[in-house]
Amino acid sequence: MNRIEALKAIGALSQETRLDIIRYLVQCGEEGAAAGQIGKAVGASASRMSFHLSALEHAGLVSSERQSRHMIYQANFASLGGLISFLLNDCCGNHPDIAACCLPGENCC
Amino acid sequence: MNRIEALKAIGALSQETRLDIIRYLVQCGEEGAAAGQIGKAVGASASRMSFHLSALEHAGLVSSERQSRHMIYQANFASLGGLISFLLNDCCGNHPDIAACCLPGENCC
DNA sequence: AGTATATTTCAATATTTCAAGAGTTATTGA
DNA sequence: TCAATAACTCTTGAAATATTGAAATATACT
Repeated sequence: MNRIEALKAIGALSQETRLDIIRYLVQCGEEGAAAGQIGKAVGASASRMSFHLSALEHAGLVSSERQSRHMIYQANFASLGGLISFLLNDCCGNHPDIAACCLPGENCC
Repeated sequence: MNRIEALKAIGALSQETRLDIIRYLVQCGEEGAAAGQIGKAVGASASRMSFHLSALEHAGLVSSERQSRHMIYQANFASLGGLISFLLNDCCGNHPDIAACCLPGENCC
């Protein structure tokens, strides 16, 4: 992930509802969840969901797939990993104080 | 770092000039850099620098200190680490596909 | 004191983003 | 075909954010 893509992804995450959507979708794993189901989980109206899911999809953080009349959204784990990797490596230059947080089992910060 | 603090930090990073400022300040390391010097590095006017540096400081991502007539800004490595840790652990639930990016020496995404 | 440098503050404008509601399309089942 | 459901699009007005240039503040040097 490069600087431009990262900026898009960060911009998409910088909103409460959208951050909650991602947190929920990550919990849902590979199966994903329908737009309406996500809306209930995060407490947002249908039109807001459409707006925010579209923003997340545009930023590459979620993907969607129609299943009969439901739109199933899934977190894009590769993009999320790419974003974290960008922050850790490209942005933060693998600074030891920062990278220490991400060693397996660590949660230093 | 909790969800609210993370949201502030992500919001602060979700802007081109501010992301560039952080990238530059991380390179500068512990020494930090003066506002004017950062402004030259990222190509922004003095008043824009003041505005954006203030936003970053408010979000806890940089700290500042006066040295004679210069204001020296430093990246806050603990906060940056905390943000990455939040994204990795709290937000993304340490999902294996995501965490794999952060193993030492890995850059899978 | 007077001048130059570094940074911040302020006010005006432009742009972007958000939330809510009305209307639209697509799908299912009676 | 008709009604119900699920999701999307479009529009509106409000709120937040970014940019610019001018003025103000703080510090250093002579």
